Parts: sequence; C-alpha cells; structure tokens
Amino acid sequence: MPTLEDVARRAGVSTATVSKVLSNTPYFTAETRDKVLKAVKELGYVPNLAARALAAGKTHIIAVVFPYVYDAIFTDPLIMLILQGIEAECTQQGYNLLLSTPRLSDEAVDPIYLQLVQSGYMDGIIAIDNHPRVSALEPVHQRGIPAVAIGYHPTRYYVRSADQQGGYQLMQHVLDLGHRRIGIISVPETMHPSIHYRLVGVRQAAEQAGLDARAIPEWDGDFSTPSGAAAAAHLLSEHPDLTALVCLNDRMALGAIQQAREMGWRVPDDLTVVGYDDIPYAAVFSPPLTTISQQAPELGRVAARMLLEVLRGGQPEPSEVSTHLIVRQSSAPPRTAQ
Amino acid sequence: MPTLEDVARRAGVSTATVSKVLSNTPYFTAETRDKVLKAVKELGYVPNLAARALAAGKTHIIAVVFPYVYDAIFTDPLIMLILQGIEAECTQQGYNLLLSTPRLSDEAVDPIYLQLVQSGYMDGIIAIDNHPRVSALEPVHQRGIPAVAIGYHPTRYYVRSADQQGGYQLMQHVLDLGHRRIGIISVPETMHPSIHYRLVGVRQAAEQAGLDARAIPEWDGDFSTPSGAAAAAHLLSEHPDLTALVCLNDRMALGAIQQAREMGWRVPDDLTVVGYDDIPYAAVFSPPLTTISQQAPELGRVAARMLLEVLRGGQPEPSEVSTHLIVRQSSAPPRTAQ
DNA sequence: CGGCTCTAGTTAAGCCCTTAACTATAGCAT
DNA sequence: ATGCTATAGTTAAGGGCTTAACTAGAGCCG
Repeated sequence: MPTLEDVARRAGVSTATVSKVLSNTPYFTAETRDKVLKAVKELGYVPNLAARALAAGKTHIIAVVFPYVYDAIFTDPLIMLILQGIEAECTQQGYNLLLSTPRLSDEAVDPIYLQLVQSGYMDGIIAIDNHPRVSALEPVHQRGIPAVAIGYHPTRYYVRSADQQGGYQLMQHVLDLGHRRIGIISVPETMHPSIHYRLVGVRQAAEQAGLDARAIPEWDGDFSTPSGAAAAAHLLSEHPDLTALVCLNDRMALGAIQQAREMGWRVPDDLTVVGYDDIPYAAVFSPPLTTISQQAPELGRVAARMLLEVLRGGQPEPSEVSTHLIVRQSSAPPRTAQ
Repeated sequence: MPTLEDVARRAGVSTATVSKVLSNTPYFTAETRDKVLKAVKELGYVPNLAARALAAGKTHIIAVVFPYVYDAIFTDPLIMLILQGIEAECTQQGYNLLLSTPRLSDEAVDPIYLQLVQSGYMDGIIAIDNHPRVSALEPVHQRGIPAVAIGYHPTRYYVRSADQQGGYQLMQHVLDLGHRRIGIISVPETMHPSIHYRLVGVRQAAEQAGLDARAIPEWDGDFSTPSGAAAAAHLLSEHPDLTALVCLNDRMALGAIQQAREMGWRVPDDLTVVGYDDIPYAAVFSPPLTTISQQAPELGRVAARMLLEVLRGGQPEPSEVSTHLIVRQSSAPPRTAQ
C-alpha cells in the first residue's frame, strides 16, 4: 500500500503538503492541488486510518453501546431500527460504527468494555437505553469521551421519544372512537421510565375525557407476546364489559389479540386492541395493528447528528422525537356505539 | 491517560520490557513481571489501540459486511441473529466489531466502503450473504484481507446453511404427516442460491415419496408477508384440494396462514402450513409455526471462529451448519387421513 | 579458562500521519 | 526602498506502541 511519502515523492512536494491538501487546508495553488490529487489517484493512495488516528487523536469511530441485558437484544426491532438510523447518519458523515454490547450486571461494568472505552479507540459514544442500575456511560464520562444517550440516561446530551405524547395520542384515539370501558396492558411501571411516561400520557387523556384514571383496569405483562395474551385473558374474564385494550407495546398487543380471538371476541368488531412501537410485523398482522410509531430510525439519526455536533465542538440541546399515531384495522368504534 | 513510558518509569524497566510482559513474551523473571503488572494496575494503564494498531499492523477489529440491498436489512431477523452469533464469538476472543453496510449497486462498489477496506482498519471481514452481481468481497481479496463469507459467495472460506437438508426435512415432515396434495410458496428460484437448494431438497423428498416434483403446484412471492398471502390466495383457489402449503420462509408462511383463514380454512385442521427460518415471531404466532431453524446464531459463531482461525494463520475447511425441523402447531395430518 | 549457549533485559528504529512553527516569495501601502 | 500582510509551501517533532538487533551476565563443557 502506498503511503503519504510515496504520494509526496511522486507529486514532487512535501508530505505536509499532501496531508494538508487532502484535508482541504486553504492556501494552495490549484496547480499544487492537482499535482497531489493526480498522484493520489495514480497510486491509489488511501490513508492509513490507524496512523491517522494516532497522529490526530481521532479515529472516526463511533461506538454504539447497548447493554446486553436480555437475550434477544439483536432481534429487538426497536433497537435495530434505532441502529439503522444511527448507521445511516454516521456512514453519510464518514464515521464508522463499532458495536459494543457490554455484559452489564448489577455489581460491575464489563471489563472488556471498560478497556475499550479507555483505549482511546473511539471518538464518541451513543448509548441506547439504560440498565436499571449500572450505567454504561459512567466510565465514558470519566474519560471525557463525548457521549449521547438515547433514552433516560442521566446525562448531558440525550434524545428521547415523546413517551407521554405517545401515550396520550394512543388513549385519545381509543376515546375518540367512543370507547369508555378500556383496559390497559402494561409492564410494572417502575421497570422503565419510558413506560411510566406513556402511562402518564394515557391517564392524562383518560382524565380529560372524564374518566377516573385510577379506576381503569390494568394488568402487567413483561413485554412478551405470551405475557400479553395472559394479561388479556385476565382482563377480559374479570371485566367482560371491556370494549378496548390499550397495550404499551406491540408484542403484547399481538398476544392480546390472539387471546381475545381464542376467547371468542372478534377484533376490532367486539374489541379494539392497540399497541405501541410500530414494529415491522404490526403492519402485516391480521388485523393490521393500530399503534404508536416512535420513529425509531429518526431517534437514531437525531442522536448521531447530536454526537457529531458535539464532536465539532457544539453544544446541542437535548431533543425529543415526536410520536405518531398509526391507525390501522385493529381499532374501531365500540359495538354499543354503532 | 498513562502511557507505556509512564509504566516503564514507575516499574523501573524499559518500555520494551513492559510491552513484552504485557504480550506474554517468555524470558522474564517473575519479579520483573510483577513489578510491571503492579505499575500497570497502579496507574490504571490501558494500551492505546491506535498506537498498537499502527505499530503492530493489527487493529483487532473485524468488520461485518452486509450489503444494504434492501430496506429492512436491520430488521431482518436472520441477519440480526447471525450478527448476534458473530458478536458473541468476537467479543469473547477480544475482537471488536465494525458494522459496514455498503450500498452496492450493479455498477459499482460503494466508494466509502472501498476506502474503509483499503484503509487497513480491520484485520478481517465477515461478509453476510451476497448481492446477485457485485461482490462485496472483491476489493477485500484484492487487498489480501482475510475474509469469511456466510452464504454463497464464491470464496475460499465460507459457512453455509444446509439448505438442501432443510428443504428435505421440511417436505419430509409434511409427507410423513400423510399429505400428498401439497403446494409450494417460493420466490423466483434464480433469485438466490439458498432458495434453489431448498427447492432441490423439497423436490428430492417429494420424488422419494413417489410424487412427481414437476407437478407440484408452486407460486412465487417475494419473501414478504403480503406476497405469501397473495400466493396462498392463488394456490388455494386454483387447487382447492391442497392439504398443505410448504413456504420457503416464515414471513410468507404467516401471510399464507392469514389468507387461508380469511378464505375459511382452519390451520392446521383444514390446511397444514409450514415455514422456513424460525424467526422469533414464528414461536408466538397463533398457531405457532412449524418451521426449519437455520441456527442463525451458530452460523455467525462458526464464521467468526473460522475467521479468527485464519487470522492465526490456520486454513480451516469451509463448513456447513445443519438445519433443524421445529414442529409446532401449524402442521397436522390431513383431514382425509384422519 | 576460553568459548559457547541460555536467559533477561535494553536500545532504538520504525509504523504513517498531523500540525505547530518556520521560511520564502509576492503584492501593496507608505 | 522599507516594512507589512497574505499566500504557499517546508521542516521536523511527535503520537504510543512493537520488535529486530543488540548487550550482558550466568551456567556449562571440554
């Protein structure tokens, strides 16, 4: 592989000139520039990134960190959609993506991850979500590496989904259709701040419609499809007068629909079921699911842009990405209202 | 951040000694070793990876390349499961993962990708799958970077799923249940070698059971759920006597089940439907889908192991990962046989 | 006891690039 | 003509690590 020196020799200039021409430093004649670029092209010169990293202290690597807290992290559509957004923005701006999935536990940070962070290998970090107790960003901050968090990390730069808005939109949609006897399928509220805020939004809409938020039947699952089915089974047998189920994620909503169907309810004719997240499968399920889109790729893109801004010396404001209601066929006015 | 020199000074030895002790070179007294390690610990020294990469020519970075040939690549469960396997193995062996999703087109290779490959930034490459015409590995080979392909890349080191075996197992299962009037939902056979081999396996099983493989009704979709529904609609109306549908991926199978249901068929009572891939959702669908598992994470793990072996100077043999039949509730004996 | 082989550690060159500091020339106002 | 500024390019000092080549002492043999 040709080096800077080879190019300099061929172009008849110094290595400094080549380096500067390649990084678009001003004060060079068009002639010199052309000579250099010609030599670069002829030799097929590509800068050695390791050398550049060492000399400049910049690697052009962004690490995406998502703690390996549960098994199926690579098949979590939300995380992957966020990753897609990050990837698109970083690639476009000439940054490479390093994947890091530290095994965080309550006691300690993954030592391999720690090494990586301290090795000066990356210019910045985007952390997706947070572990309930240990923060993946702590060692990062200690080392002063620019970082952006997606979610509820307590940190300077972050991007969040408008969870409260999403919860509100979802409940409002169900209320608008005329439903008043509504059940909620959630997860334990303390499990995750995003869930908490979604519930705040849901309750806000309920109160505004004159309902007593505390009286709404609610049952907790664990995000999984079977747990959604179980929750639906419970709610529908305890409260057979329900006309709608509001689920705080799509997988539980799909489980709820399956369960309702098995219990003889038709969706949406007898029962409206709505979800949250707009996972890819929501659109092709039967019936296609009414849900809230978090715009996950946008979340990733905004986070990437924010980090790159920080790397350029900027001080961007934290940002919130709006949610969208996506109306499909799993929701309809209640029977009695027809 | 402390450097090698700081450690050397504190331990009262040369930088070379520190470097060698840290890389487990022999010929050092236990005493020297201890002095060095003590200094390392006290200073919290972590080697600078950029410097190490420059000096040693090794970055400990493995690039995972999956061409961005279609939109939903980040939500393709197969790819993500493979990635998970790769990640597990690489992390364990102290390698970092760089994600690269070149935008390949028929005419040219993504220039950014090309730069990356030639920049000497990574020790090796794992390429997932292949673009029908342009190979992501061509520039890699030109540069002599160790590479392993997952799929049908024409390259020295590769890992494949036993597609023919999988097709055979799938068809055999349906035949074993007693079905003889079977429809196939596939994609155009020339679209992808893996599909071709699956079909070879399917036909082999059919012939062995005394069926005329050429007479089996077949309709092509495009991997998507709606296309599976459309294919099922076509096959079931043209051939109402069918008792089973063999689908070459899960998403089409799910679409087929939805469609069959809407046309009044019950699954599996009136119609057996089986898929291929064992995507996560297959297990929680209603009914849970009988399908073939490619053991995608294992595919990734094997590929990673193979690459690391090559990096150590080995010459591993290409490898094939077995498929498994996973029987769930979408398949049952045909009505007439009961 | 000279010469040889091990063992244990050091010296210093180099990996390839960036960039601060410097030189040199031209153009211009005074 | 002098001094100044802007332009155009060079020199050389690193950045932090690895490793080939070397030194030096110890142990051993004939």
